[in-house]
Amino acid sequence: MAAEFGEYVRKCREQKKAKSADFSLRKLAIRIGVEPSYLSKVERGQEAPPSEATIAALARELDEDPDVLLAMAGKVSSDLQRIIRKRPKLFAQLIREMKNMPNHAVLRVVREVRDGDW
Amino acid sequence: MAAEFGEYVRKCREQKKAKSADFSLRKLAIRIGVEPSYLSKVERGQEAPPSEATIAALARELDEDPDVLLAMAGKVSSDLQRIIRKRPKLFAQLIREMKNMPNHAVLRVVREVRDGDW
DNA sequence: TGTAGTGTGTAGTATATACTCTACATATGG
DNA sequence: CCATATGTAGAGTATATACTACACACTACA
Repeated sequence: MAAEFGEYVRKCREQKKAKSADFSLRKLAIRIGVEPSYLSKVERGQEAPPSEATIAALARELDEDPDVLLAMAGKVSSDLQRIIRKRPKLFAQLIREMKNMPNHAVLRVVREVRDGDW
Repeated sequence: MAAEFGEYVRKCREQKKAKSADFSLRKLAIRIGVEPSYLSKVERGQEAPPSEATIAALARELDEDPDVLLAMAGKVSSDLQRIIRKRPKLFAQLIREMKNMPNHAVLRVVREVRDGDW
């Protein structure tokens, strides 16, 4: 699971690198604010995935969805957690009940909520 | 915020203690599997809230909602996180969109989902 | 009066998290 | 051929998390 994260990041980066030299491991590492050797180890799954902040920076640079990247790292973004913590009962119930709903049904709910007639 | 957690636990425990001697700090601590001195500090907000497992045990003993207790401790239960991580995009969007919905509207969605016509 | 139970203070610990720092070997381009 | 850049190896570090272990003082009650 941690390995998957690294592999995926490496794949994304290599793709970017094919188009722009700004995406060498070293340069990217510096841009996201970590040591190259660290990013190297992360990409090869030799180190656990980085912190939420670092993953967010990574997502920005790689044009990836931060929530997806965080999920691969076994995390849930802290802003989502904060929302849940404000109304724990309500959200806990909702999420557990949606656990086994198929994607299309969840999406329908999302749309319903977004177009909010509430 | 961490203080609030301890205060609340103490309040719950004292209420139980008024009815049953099984709820002395010491006995409860042993039952949930920690040292009494530790629980003491937690209740007085002198130590950060305990781990998820310990909070869950606490909730069981005190007949409290584990999600609520966890929320007071600044955490979100790991099973909820796991559900979110399986479909990060979907759930992230849903939760963020529900952030500002009033309780009754959220509840309506919960009911709708529970009575699932999907 | 002693002993059993109560809560608390102080110090210490094991493990995890999230990295840095330095050095190295290889490759690449001018 | 040499300067620069690339990825990687190994060791070390600072901070947080989640506790334990032990000693102490107070109270109740038999």
